[in-house]
Amino acid sequence: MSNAGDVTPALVARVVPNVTGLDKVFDYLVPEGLVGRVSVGSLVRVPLHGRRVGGWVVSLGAPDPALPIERLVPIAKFSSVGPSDDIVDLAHWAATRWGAPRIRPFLVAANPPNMVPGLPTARRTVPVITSGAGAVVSGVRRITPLTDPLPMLEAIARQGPCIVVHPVPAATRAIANRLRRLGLSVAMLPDDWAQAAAGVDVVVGTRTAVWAPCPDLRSVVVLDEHDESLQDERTPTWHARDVAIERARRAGAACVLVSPCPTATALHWAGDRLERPSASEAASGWPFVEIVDRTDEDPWKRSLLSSSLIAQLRSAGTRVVCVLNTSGRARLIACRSCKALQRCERCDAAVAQDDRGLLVCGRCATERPMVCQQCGSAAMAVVKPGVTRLREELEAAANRPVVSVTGDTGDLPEADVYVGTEAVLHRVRNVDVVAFIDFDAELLAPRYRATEQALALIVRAARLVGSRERGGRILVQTFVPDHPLLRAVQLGDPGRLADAELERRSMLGLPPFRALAVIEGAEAVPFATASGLEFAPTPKGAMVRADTWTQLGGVLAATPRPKGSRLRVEIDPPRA
DNA sequence: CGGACAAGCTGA
DNA sequence: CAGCTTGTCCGG
Repeated sequence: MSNAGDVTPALVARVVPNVTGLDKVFDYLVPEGLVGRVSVGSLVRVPLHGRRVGGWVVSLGAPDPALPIERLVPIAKFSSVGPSDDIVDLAHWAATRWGAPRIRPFLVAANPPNMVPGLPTARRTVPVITSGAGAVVSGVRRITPLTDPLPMLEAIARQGPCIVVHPVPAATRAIANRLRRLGLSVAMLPDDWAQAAAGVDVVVGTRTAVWAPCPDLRSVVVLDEHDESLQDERTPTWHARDVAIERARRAGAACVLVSPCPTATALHWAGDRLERPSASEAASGWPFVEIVDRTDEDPWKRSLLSSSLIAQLRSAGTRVVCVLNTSGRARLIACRSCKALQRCERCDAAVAQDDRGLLVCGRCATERPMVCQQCGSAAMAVVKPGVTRLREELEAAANRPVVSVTGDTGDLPEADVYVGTEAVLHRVRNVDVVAFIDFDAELLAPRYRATEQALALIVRAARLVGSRERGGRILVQTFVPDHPLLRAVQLGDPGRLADAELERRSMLGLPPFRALAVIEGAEAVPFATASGLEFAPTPKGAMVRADTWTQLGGVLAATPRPKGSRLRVEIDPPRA
């Protein structure tokens, strides 16, 4: 019991419990023993509804007058050092930006992988530069697909503590090892979280590393900024590039976005702070790109195998990867005798043929044997073939074994010719030729970022085959040989596309000029109507639009959700 | 999320 | 009406 004279005002912590589905903040008393130890971001255990749960302290202060202090219970335990207060603020910003009702998913991204009772000592080799001289400049650095980013990373790291984000885990390990060999101290996320929080020269990791602790942060570098795995595919669909830009801005640090094909979003952000490769770098940084014009083909016996492709397939010792983004045997089938396109008997959608030869509906998964519904004939023509069927054709044409690869293929048998969906580009190494069998399916896909995504595929292929001096070759089969993208990659200059793409996005009111979201679920249309935003119904719900991300996120968060509704709000959806 | 409690269904 | 399922509410 304390005397009247030495009463210290009660300190109250607002805590976000780390419990999925519990989107609320709760107030707790900070016991005297923990005052000074518990800070914003700390991980604590708190009693809640008869159990103990973990959570983050998101603010500290005086008691809420609306909540009588007698009803508060104390924090049970300090568990771990957590994200710093600036990261908690950043999480609040992200929750609005991506229309999330709470900050929990962002705190999860910022969390240490296991409990950190206290921090180790800092391991810095580079002095923290406080003056502006020699500072890293924010902007986009366009490099070639074959440029080694390491010298750039080292130069940036020599200017003060930095975070390096790369979308691919294996690449982050390689970068960390190489920077260590240069004498820099490196923390690899998520494992070295505590060391990162204590202080190192470089923090390296995949997209979650953009939430990593990094005292005295001077720059944030995002490598392969075009890569879609920088965006979380689950809601909230936050993107590491956008978090990097905002985090650097708040910290007064530089943000450097690096890519052979920077997105329109990155280029719009950078404005004239864009560095390009020199002409000589560009020349040696791209493979030879051969465009095969399919418009000359006889439309009645259209084959996917052009004579150029067959020449590559028959060239002994040449390792060839063929890409066709259609899995199974065939996407479209027609009856040979009555010409009827085969449809699902239940829902009428066009049916595909799977690897077993059965006709399967992509919409309702109904299966049936390969017999025409109109005339009963079993003779079918493949209108749009898939990887399984193409493999057989390639093998016949190549006269050597061809291995097919899709996303779920296990260990790959050794071969000189592979065929697969774009997943094959991540599975095979030491390739001489990548052939895009039906590149128009990517280039002309009904998604607003189709051009960007198609260019990213070319970049991926370029890295597999290497430079033209080394014999690297990309073969692109297309009906639109004059498409600006194809001209640009032939010249090794994707910059030629940028102005036109930005102009198109601006005209059509698409990101980065306006803000988009898709809303899915039964309640999507009433919700979109209630939001008051501009919207259009879609097969799965609605697409809404606003002038800025802040406005869009703010309105979506403020619009009451019909209770019990399973609404899925995707801000800046990757597949729109 | 997970517990508490209320309202609804079933069988005797 | 006990015994069970299903739904709604709420936590500091």
